[in-house]
Amino acid sequence: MATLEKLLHDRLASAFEAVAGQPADPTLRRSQHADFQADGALPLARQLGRKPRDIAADVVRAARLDDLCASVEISGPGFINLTVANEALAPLLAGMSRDERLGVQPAAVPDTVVVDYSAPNVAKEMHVGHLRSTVIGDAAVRLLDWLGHRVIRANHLGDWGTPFGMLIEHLLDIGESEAAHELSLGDLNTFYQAARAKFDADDTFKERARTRVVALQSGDEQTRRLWRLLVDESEKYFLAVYDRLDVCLTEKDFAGESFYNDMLVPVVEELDRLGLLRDSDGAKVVFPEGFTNREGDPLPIIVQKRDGGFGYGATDLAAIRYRTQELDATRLLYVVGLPQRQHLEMVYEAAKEAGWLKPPARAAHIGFGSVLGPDGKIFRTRAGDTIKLVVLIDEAVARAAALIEQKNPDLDESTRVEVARMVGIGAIKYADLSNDRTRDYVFDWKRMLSFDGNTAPYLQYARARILSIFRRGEVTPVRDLAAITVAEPAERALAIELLAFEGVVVEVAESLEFHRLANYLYGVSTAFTAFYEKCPVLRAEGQVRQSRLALSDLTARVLGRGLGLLGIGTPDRM
RNA sequence: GCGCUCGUAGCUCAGCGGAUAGAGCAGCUGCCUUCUAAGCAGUUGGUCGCAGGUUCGAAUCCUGCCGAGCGCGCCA
Repeated sequence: MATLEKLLHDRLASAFEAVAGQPADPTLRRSQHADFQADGALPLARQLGRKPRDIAADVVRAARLDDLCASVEISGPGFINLTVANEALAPLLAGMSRDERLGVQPAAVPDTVVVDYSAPNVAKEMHVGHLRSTVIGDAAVRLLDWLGHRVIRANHLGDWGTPFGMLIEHLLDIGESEAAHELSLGDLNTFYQAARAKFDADDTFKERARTRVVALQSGDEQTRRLWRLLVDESEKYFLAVYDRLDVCLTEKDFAGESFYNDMLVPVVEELDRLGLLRDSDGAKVVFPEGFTNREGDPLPIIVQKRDGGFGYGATDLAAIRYRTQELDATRLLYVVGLPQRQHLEMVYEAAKEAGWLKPPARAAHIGFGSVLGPDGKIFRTRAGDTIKLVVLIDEAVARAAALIEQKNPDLDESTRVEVARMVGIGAIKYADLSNDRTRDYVFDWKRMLSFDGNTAPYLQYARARILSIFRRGEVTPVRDLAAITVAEPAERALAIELLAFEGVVVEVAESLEFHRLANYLYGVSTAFTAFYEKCPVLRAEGQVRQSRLALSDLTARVLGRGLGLLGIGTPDRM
């Protein structure tokens, strides 16, 4: 579907080409001075040796814009200010309204995308760091899926490695039933810390743990059974958290580190065959091109440790090979914290050198910053005073419930519970997704649960008010109008905002910068509330009423869809 | 030491080379016999860390400095 911005861009592009004698970017964007502005004349001035205003004038003359624009003006040093004609908006809005997908086409060339996210550790509590990976990954899954890509969710569970010796020994100490009890309660910190404490304090326990790791790795049956118990109980717990958080992850999506165990030997062998494997201090390593350490020496990925055990680099390489070769993935997304950036880049580079990651397949690190406390310092994982994710969720929902009770006491009990869930969870997710993910963000109970300003509840509320109009007026949305006419400034502003939906969605599908979608939706909401104040819907008559109803309905759908892509629920009343 | 981020209003953040740098919160002023006031309208508040450079044009790109955070071989 041709969107407004695309139409304007194409018309201007051909005019610019005619004037410049070669393709030139109109550099079209939204403007405070008009609906849109095109700044392309300015960079051409030097090139063409002419005044930018004259170039702009020629472009305006050459451009066919009369069916789209009510006015086209040149201002300042040579900006072309475009005001879109109301008559041009009407059919575009009607087209969008008619379309189930709100004007967003499925991807022309669908990718097979593996989204690697969440990745909690067995027998360890999920905390705010997992929140980021889970929430961002979930949004990526929802968005890419909606755009018609084949999405594979990969929950890279931390279910292998040396800690399992100590965890299994601790499990034996307290007894299987007690262990299962603690784990099923989600009391993972207690379990893990008790094991850790013994490991640090007791040398014989430490020795038992070491022996147990060897038994686990050599496939000892009894040990494997105990390990499985730990993993199963933890998975059950994580699934309960996912359910509570309303994210797409299921039991089928667990593909933990252990999943790649059988591939590690073949991976090392293949690296060796390819001549990429080096011996360094007894360890088998790969030196990917372009990475050096503090002395300027090549920086290695440790594939196999001196003791014969495999490093996480081996698992990561095996995962890439599996994903591109077995799953036929063309796009690999790693929703992992920013500190691991260099490691991931090294792995990508090594995978390229091994031929496991070649175009069109590509890998990207969807990195995110740390979660900071109100004091501006990083939440310490090991200090023990991290906030458990479940506690956070419960608190958010409880606060939302209290607020709903206060604001809208008329809601019946079951509605209130459901709304509290959507509002509380939505607030948490939106607080995360509305910030640039590459930056740290301050985790602040008060702000996160404040329902004013740029928050999920504000957007949810805007949508709920729209549905309320339809309930009140006892009308059902009509979606097959030939045209949605707009006249008032508030209507126009809303209309132009709505028509930008496709562009934002397409851009975010590539950048995975969800705060752009969040900010867009916030803009839609503020545009709507302004419209809501100034333009009565039900009290309007005839075609104006029809158009306003349709515009309201379209807004509700954009908000519902947009928030849905972010994994945020939208209550019909609140 | 090397590398990667970041430094924008009192606070939390947008701004991916373009006009007088924008929001929300907090503060101040108004607005509920009219579709949910979890709202709206207005207002106060900024040498965009500092100094150079590139450019017709820099918060945005480059260099240096100051400050904060993170990463840099057998943990993941």
